[in-house]
Amino acid sequence: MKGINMIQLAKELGLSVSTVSKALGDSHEISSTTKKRVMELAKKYNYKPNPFASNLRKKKGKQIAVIIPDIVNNFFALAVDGIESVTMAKHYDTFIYLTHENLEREKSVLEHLENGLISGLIISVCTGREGYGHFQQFYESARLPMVFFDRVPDLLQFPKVISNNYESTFESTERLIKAGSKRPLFIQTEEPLYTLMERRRGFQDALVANGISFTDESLITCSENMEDNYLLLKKLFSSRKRPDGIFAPIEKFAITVYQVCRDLKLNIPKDLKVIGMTNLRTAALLNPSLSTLSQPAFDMGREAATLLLKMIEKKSYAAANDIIVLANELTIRDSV
Amino acid sequence: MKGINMIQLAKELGLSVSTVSKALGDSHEISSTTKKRVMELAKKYNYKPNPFASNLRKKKGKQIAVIIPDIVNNFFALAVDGIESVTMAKHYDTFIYLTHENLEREKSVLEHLENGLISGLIISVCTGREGYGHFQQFYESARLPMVFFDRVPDLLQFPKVISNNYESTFESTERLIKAGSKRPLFIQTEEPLYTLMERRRGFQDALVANGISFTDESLITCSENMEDNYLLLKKLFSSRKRPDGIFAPIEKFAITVYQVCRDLKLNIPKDLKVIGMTNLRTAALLNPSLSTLSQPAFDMGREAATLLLKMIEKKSYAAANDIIVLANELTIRDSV
DNA sequence: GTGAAAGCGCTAACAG
DNA sequence: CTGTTAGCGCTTTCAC
Repeated sequence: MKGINMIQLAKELGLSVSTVSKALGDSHEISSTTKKRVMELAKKYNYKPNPFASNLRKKKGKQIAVIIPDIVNNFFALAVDGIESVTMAKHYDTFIYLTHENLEREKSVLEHLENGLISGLIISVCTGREGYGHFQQFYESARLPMVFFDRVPDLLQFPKVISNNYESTFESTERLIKAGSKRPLFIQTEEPLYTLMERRRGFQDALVANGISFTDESLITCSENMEDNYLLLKKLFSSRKRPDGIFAPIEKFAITVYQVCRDLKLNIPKDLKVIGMTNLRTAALLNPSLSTLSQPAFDMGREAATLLLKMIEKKSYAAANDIIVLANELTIRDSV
Repeated sequence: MKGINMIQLAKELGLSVSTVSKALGDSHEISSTTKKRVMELAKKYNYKPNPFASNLRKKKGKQIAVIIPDIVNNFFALAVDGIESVTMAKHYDTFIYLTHENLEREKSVLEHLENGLISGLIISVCTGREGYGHFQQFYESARLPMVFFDRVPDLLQFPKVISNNYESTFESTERLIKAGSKRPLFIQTEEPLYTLMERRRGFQDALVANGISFTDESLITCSENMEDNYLLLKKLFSSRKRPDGIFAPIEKFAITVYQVCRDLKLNIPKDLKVIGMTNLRTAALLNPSLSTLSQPAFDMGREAATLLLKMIEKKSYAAANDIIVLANELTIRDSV
């Protein structure tokens, strides 16, 4: 019941297994008539080569892993969509692992994958102060092609797919200022990743370029705990010296800003102008509609997967220093 | 470089491979001192059993597949999160396949998976008039445990995880009516799945139970093409006989309703009361805040995965008729 | 153009 | 409690 195998196929065809194997692999050393016979019987029996056997023998397979912090986030969901669109087309199977911003989990996934299950990885790292030694270490022992996207380890020499964080944040911040913000605020995280550092740098440079001094009050540090963040922002927004503009470089922070403003009855954009870095589909429907800097998430996933498969198939580790940079898109709506 | 194998381990320990294998498998027929020796050397070399070899030999592995229509949708993203939380804990690997509501793609994924790569599947079906023959057929030939969730094929005898669509839609519709809606509208799809039929039934019964007649005008049929839907709803909302209440049983329809109202300057809830079936995180921040009937997406994923792994491990196909029903949650906000 | 044979790394009888 | 042995189903030299 559970599928026929090559031996039975060969037997029925009066051929050897090796001939059948080669025919199925469309080898040039097999006559086209034999190939046709083999293919036809294979189709008749709906024969599918056992991937475990062939992977074992070839010591590699068509499976890759995607390791991301979160899937309940439009950016990552879109990126996975982009990845899957190319793996599907190239007949690769895609494993998914979620780290939930937990470094231990990230490490244990990596450790698990040293068993040889996969032929390559696509990764967006989770936040954490410990650096990226585990990736380097994984690579040393597994020697597998790896592509990072968006949240990339800046110090390691791996191919990366990112977006123009510095430039687009600079531009966004200028819009905030041009719209009248005198004291723009940037929300940062405790252990900023490279990606976030770039955004912050864009923000800072935009202030300076527009004659606004960048001080401690230009930044606020939020955590993974959204309730803490809510209270922190509420306190800040209630104070005399509250900001009059905000660049939220992470989707959930933008949402929190809106919640705080709603509860404090602060008027956006009169009291506070807001630009959020997000791929929310409902941005235009928020009250007021949210101005967004969105990332080309689907395309980033697509590029990362394309690059990875190229590395897997061509063994072109030469690509190891590739950095693909795509452009973010600024959409100004009523919140500015 | 690329990992040590069992033979080398055995050699270094002065044991046979089978002893090592059993020791690693924590078999009771191995002395605890031997086990300890084996485990230690394995750890020292960071030895990981080759999954292809062991899957080949055992004719099964710890990989499962998740087949869903879409990942850029909070419901499915949350469900995947729930699934992953249990597969991760039980050391299973999770493949993901997206069908994008494309029946051909659904069939081809299924066909691909007949190769034996996985030990079980979790599925939410895509819309389409062709029925579910391919699932039955797949099962006949692959004999793999399968669990369906949310969008389930009502006619097939497989375990399912769903939510109380009928009851919760009934309740939601009553709220619409109690809030003053005289002509509530339900948005349906061209080829309604069982899940949607149940919601529609709840809607219909709520009208009747509240003395409102259920007519052709109580329903509108939307498609996969969101632009068409936008125009269709715009036309309807502009007409004399426009509805004064809406139950949108699908997230994207609720969003379209909001877009149309915004563009038509219709006041929600004065002109139109809206309840949307969605897991949007931003529902409370929309203008006005959207009343939602949300599904316990994470829990549904978790239950589905728990059930599947139970079936895989206990071979308890007896569970085949299990239907787990979880409760949806109605949250009334300003849109009603 | 086709076949024989070795073996990928592991597990599971079966013997001892 | 430990070892011997026979494969799982496939790919890949190497002969013919």
